[in-house]
Amino acid sequence: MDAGSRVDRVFAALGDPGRRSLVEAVAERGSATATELAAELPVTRQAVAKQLGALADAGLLQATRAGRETRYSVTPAPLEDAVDWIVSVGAAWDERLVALRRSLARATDAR
Amino acid sequence: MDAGSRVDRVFAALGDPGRRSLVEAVAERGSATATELAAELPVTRQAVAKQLGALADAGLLQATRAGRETRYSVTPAPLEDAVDWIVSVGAAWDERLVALRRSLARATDAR
DNA sequence: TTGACGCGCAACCATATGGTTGCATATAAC
DNA sequence: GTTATATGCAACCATATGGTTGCGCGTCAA
Repeated sequence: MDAGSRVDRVFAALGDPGRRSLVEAVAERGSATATELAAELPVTRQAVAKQLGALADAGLLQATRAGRETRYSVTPAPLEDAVDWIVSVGAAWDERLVALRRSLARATDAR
Repeated sequence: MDAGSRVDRVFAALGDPGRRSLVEAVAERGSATATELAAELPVTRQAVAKQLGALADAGLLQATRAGRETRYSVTPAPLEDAVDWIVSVGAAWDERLVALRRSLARATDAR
């Protein structure tokens, strides 16, 4: 999978507030199961499990089956892709800003 | 608007691949109109305009009416909120990692 | 003034999405 | 062996979302 589609999946996964708070919860606990998390949320276990699955698909969480429970833990690596995207957009914008300032300076000189 | 909901809107806006590529396009050009962008995309102007509006609502773009056209430019500030969130999640995860290593070390010492 | 250009708004549509219920399966405990 | 716990899977539902078409309104130019 190329970097582009990886970023797509990460941002899409993080796009839902519920999923983001799940990532937060798992990060704070170190690891957690769908049942644990659902116990403190106004949604069913299945809903949480579905979202955890989506986050795992995006590579943000890692699922580990331990006995009869599946524990999820954070895999922060994909987040770097997201940061990279943000940085690259910021850089492109900065370049345009610099170019704009330059052309304004030229216009001022020519005046 | 508090930081939390601001982050919500930013990530939600960035969640759609189409919107993200619009941000990229605007960042590269410095500024652009819905008509300009739609000309190079397989969608209608209205679709682009709607997405640009969503991005503007999220604070990622700024709309400026100039005569009969509306130019959009990038406002990178909200992106920092997104990075902050990512960093904070990473930090929380790191803390748990450190705590885990510490308890493992303790267990080793006790052995 | 008249026509072209660019926008914004509203209605409408197909599909995706998050959530729920119901049930079957596997593991741990008694 | 039997019961309780934890999951996974599938069907189903309401709503959100992205996109389209149609249309009316300012704005610029001939």
